[in-house]
Amino acid sequence: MLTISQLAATANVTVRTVRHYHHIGLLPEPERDASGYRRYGAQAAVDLIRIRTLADAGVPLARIDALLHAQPDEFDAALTDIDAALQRKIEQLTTYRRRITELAGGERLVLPPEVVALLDRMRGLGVSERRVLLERDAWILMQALDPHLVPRRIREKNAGFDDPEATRLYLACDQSVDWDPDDPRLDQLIDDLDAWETRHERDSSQAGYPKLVSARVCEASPAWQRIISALTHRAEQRHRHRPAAPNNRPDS
Amino acid sequence: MLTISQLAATANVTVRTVRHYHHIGLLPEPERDASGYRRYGAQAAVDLIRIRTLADAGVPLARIDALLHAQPDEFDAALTDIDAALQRKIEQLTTYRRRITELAGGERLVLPPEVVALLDRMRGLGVSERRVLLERDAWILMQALDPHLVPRRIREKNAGFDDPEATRLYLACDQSVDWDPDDPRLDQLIDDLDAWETRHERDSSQAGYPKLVSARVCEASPAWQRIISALTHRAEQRHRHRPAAPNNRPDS
DNA sequence: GGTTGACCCTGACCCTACGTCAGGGTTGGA
DNA sequence: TCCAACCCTGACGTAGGGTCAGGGTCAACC
Repeated sequence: MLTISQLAATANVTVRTVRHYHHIGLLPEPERDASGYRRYGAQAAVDLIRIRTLADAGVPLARIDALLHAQPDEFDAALTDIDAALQRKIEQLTTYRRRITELAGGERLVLPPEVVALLDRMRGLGVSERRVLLERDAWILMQALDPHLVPRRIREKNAGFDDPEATRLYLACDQSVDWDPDDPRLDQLIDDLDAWETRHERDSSQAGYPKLVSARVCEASPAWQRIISALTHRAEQRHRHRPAAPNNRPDS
Repeated sequence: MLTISQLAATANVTVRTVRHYHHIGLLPEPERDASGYRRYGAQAAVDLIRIRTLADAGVPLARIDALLHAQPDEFDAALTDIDAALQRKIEQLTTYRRRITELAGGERLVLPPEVVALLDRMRGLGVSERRVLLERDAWILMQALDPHLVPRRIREKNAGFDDPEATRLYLACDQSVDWDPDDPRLDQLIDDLDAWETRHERDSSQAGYPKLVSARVCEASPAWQRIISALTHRAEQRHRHRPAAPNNRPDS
């Protein structure tokens, strides 16, 4: 006959675990000896090992209890079931392993690959990392709020960077963030932007592309505040002579 | 800006999970809007997804907290560590899968293969299932109490079944369990057993082999009680004329 | 026969990572 | 105006044990 610790050792569990199984009625309480110690026979070892085999496979104890009192055919069905669950879990863990290796790599985990490629393209063109991060955040919010919009916007953005003049203006805007609002280069930039807008005003597929600007950046940059107000002013003047095209898109 | 449920959805977790992470300080509490609702930016989504990536891989939340504030080199080391743990877990689950398939097959899980082979050999020789189960229990207890004894006993047992006369006697004993204690066949059996014992008395490698009997069986079988007492009596008589060989081995 | 260390007992609280319920306020569309 | 679908806090429940407290037993050694 075995003591509780001997029994526990044969099944590779702690004494506490055995007592827990008694407590919840999963393993029957054995006879006690004269001093009140539990004394186990071989059947207890068999039962305990069967229990642990199932528990190790992730089966909840409550279900194990039911299983051990089930008909053989139910039992077999449950085993098939459990085996399938195990296999699924293994596959899950394998994909988690892949994702873990991507943790170091910034936004790769959060955004679809097309967007990641776009951000990398911006970096390659010389866009400042600060701007790229703002762009990233905008994509994340768009993804959360209106995911079906993303593919079209990606095409539009990429088309923008296919146009050399648009790209030049974008980079100039990016660099102008820290300029003094009285910097003479700003006048030239505003003229160029206005000219570009005038040329593309009807082309809704790229509508307002260089205006895609985070509100937070505007607040922080006097130079940009000047650009925005100047462009808005000129656009209004132009539209006094033409019918207004609806072109207001709130940006997050 | 995102509400809590929108944030939760982008990371594929429940709202409760997000609040839990706030509560334990894993994810910083965001600003509230006028009505007290939490409002999240894109960085929260990035953080939450990173957290879940680690949590899904089985990293405890407390450790994730430490990891996110760690130096890049520590972080990388931890990732390697976590990846190795994942791989170990996958291998574990694979072996659990194998064990699950053996659950239907009786003692295979509980005993070493040599013992299982021995029990199968007994079944093949025609030993009753009741006897085999008693034998199985004896092996389980021996395994728990004195594992290093098992290999030698296996050799002895197998040697016993290599001897046709010993095997015949064993089978006869097995069948005699339910006989009436006055059954005339018992007299013949006792004579044969006594003769065998006399012949093998000095051969310690098989000492008392047919006597290997569970105490519980003896109690339940009047026929066996007669066999035991008769053999004991005869042995004593014989030993009155010869020096006694030490041959007492308590059988669990 | 006294001590020591390894066991055994019950009962109770602690842990993680949330789930769930109660009780109530907010929002947005029909 | 109403309803469903959100949001809030606070509190308790869950599995599968770990750990501690407070005490009894057993076997060996001195």
